[in-house]
Amino acid sequence: MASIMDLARRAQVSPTTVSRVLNNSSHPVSEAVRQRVLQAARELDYRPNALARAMITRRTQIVGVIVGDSSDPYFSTIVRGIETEARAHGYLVIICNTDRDPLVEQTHLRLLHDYQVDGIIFAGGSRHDCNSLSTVLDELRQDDVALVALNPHTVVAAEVRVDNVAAAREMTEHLLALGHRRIALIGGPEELTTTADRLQGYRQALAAAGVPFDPELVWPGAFTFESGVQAARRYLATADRPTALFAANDQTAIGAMAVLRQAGIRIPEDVSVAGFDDIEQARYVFPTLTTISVPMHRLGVEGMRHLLDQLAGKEPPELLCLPYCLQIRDSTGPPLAPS
Amino acid sequence: MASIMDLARRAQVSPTTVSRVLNNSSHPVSEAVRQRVLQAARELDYRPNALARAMITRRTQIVGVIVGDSSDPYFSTIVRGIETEARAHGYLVIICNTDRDPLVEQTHLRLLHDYQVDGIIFAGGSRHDCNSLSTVLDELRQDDVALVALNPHTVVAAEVRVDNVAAAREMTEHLLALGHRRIALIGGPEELTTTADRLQGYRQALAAAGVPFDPELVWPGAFTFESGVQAARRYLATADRPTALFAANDQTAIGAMAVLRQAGIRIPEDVSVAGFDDIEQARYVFPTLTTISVPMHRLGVEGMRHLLDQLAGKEPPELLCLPYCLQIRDSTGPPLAPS
DNA sequence: GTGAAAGCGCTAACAG
DNA sequence: CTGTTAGCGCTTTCAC
Repeated sequence: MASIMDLARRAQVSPTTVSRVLNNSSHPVSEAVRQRVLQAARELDYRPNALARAMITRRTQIVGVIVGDSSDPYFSTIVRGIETEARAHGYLVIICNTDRDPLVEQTHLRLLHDYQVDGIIFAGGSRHDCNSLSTVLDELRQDDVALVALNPHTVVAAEVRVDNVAAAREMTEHLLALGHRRIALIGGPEELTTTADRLQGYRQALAAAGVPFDPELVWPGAFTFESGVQAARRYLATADRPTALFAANDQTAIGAMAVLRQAGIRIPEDVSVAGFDDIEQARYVFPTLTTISVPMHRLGVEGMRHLLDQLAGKEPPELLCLPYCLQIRDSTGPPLAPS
Repeated sequence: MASIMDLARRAQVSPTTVSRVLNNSSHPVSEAVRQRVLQAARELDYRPNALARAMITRRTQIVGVIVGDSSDPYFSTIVRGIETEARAHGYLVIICNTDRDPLVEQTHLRLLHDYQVDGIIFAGGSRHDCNSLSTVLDELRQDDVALVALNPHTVVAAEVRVDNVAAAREMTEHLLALGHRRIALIGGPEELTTTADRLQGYRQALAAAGVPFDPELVWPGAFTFESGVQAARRYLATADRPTALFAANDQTAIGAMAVLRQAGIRIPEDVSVAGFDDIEQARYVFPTLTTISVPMHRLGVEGMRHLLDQLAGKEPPELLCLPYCLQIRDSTGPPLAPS
C-alpha cells in the first residue's frame, strides 16, 4: 500500500506538500505542484491511512453505538438513522450489543475508548442500577468523548427522546375514552426508565379519569414477542379479564395478539390491544395495531447531529424532545359490554 | 490519557517491559516487575491506544459489514450473528448501509480500506452488474483484507450461504403437492442473484411437475412490505387469479397478506401465501406464515468464523452451505377448487 | 510557496 | 531478564 512518502518521491515534493494537497489545506500550494501530486496519487491508487491520520489529529471520525439488541426493530431503525447521518458527515459507526448486561456494556465502552472513538451514542438498554458505569463514563468525558443518550435518561449525558410519560398517558386516555375501565399494562424490562415512564403515564391517565389503579393489572413483559405470548396466556387464565391490553412496546402487543387470535378471542371486539413505538410491522399485522408512533429513525439522526454539534464545539441543548403521535388503527375499539 | 511512557516512568521500567507485561508476551519478565507495572496501570487507569497498536501490528481487530439496509430484519439478524461472534474474539464491527447502490458500496469499501479493517463481510445487496467494484476488491485483496460473502455469490470471495435454488424448489413443490397449479412468484430486486436463484428453483419445480411456466405469473417485488402491497393489488386486479402466491421474502408475503385480508380474501382458503427467510414476525402474523427457514443468525456467525479462519492463515472451504428448512404453517393449504 | 524535523503511542528487532 | 533504537504513516510547527 502506497504511503505518503511514495507519493512525495514520485511527485518530487516533500511529504508535507503532499499532505497539504490531499487535505485541501489552506496553506498555499502552486497549481503545478498540486497537479503533480494529484497525478501521482491517481497513478499509485493512493489511499491515506486513516489510523495514522487519527493519531495526529486526535479524531478518528468513528462513533460507537450501544444498543440492547441490534436485531430488534426498534434499535435497528434507530441505528439506521444514526448511520445515515454519520455517513453524510464522513463518520463510521461501530455497533455494540449489550443484551442489557451492564458488564458487557462496560467492556464495550472501554474498548470503544481504546479505539479513540470521537463519540458514543447510547441507544437504550442501559440500566440505572449500575454505579461502576459512571466511572467509565467519567473516563470517557475526561478524554472529551462526546456522549449522547437516546430516549432513556439513564446515562447522564445530552439526551434526545420523546416524552414517554405523556405518550403513555395519551394512549391510556384513548382507551378510557373508548369506555375501557379494566386496562392491563404489559410492561418492559423493570430496570429501564422507559418502562417506568410508560407505567407512570398510564397511572396518570387513570388517576385523572378517577379510575382506581389496580396493581394486579400491571403484568410483566420484556419487550419481546415471547413476553407478549406470556401475557396473552395470563389473560386467558384470568377470571375477571381486562377489556384492554396496553403493551409497552409493539412486539409485546403483536406476540399477544397472535395467541389471542388462536384462542378465538376477537380483537378489538373481545379485547382491545395497543402497542408502543410503531415499528413497521404494526401496519401489517391483523388487525392493524393502534400504537404510539415514535420517530425512531429521526431519533437516530438527531442523536448523531447532536453528537456532531458537540464535536464541533457548539453547545447544543442538553435535552431535545421529539414529537410522538398516537396512531389509532384497528386493534382498539369500545368494549362489548362497557363496565 | 496515560501513555505507556507514563506507566514506564511510574513503574521505573522501560516502555518495552510495560508492553511485554500488558500484552502477556511470551518474553520473560520477573514477577516483581510485572506486579509493579500492573500496579501502575491500575493507578493510572491505563488504557492502551488501539490505534497506535494497530499501526505496528498491522491488525486493527475491526471488521466491516456491508448490508443493503441494516434495519431490514433479514440483515439485522445476520449482523447480530456477526457481532456476537466478533465480540467473542475481541473484534469490533463497523456497519455500512448501501441501499444496494453500487457507488455507495464502493465508497464504503474504500473507506473501510483506509481504516485498515482486517476483513469485510458482504451480507447482501451486491449487484452483479458493476465491474468497477472488482477494482476495489482487488485493492482489498492486495492488502490481505479477508473477504467473505453471505448468501449472494455476487462478490467473488469465500462464501457462506444456503441453497436458494433447492429451497425455492422445495417450497414450490409443497404448493404443487397441495394441488396448486397457478402459482404466482413475487420476486425480489432484479439485480440480485438471490432473486434469480429463487426464480430458478420455482421453475425447476414447475418443470418437474409438468406444469408449464407462465411468465405472466412472475411479478416484480423489492423485498419490502410495500412491494407485497403492490403485488396484492395486482392479484386483486387479475381476472384469472392464481391460487397461490410465493413471495421471495417474508416482508413481501406479509405486506401482501395485509392487503388481501382487508379485501376480504381468506388465506389460505381463497389463496395460499408463502414467504422466504422466516423472520421472527412470520410466526406472529395471521395466519402464521409458511416459509423457508434460513438460519440468518448462524449465517452471520459462520461468516465471521470464516473470516477469522482466513485471518489465522487457515484455508477454510471456499463455499460453506448451511441447511435451510421448509416451515409449513397456516398460510398455505389446498386450493378450494383444485384445477 | 516549500521542506526538515519532530512526534502521536505503541511494538519489534537487537543488544546486553 | 531488561533496555535502547527504530519506525508504522501521517500532520504540524517552524524555518527558509
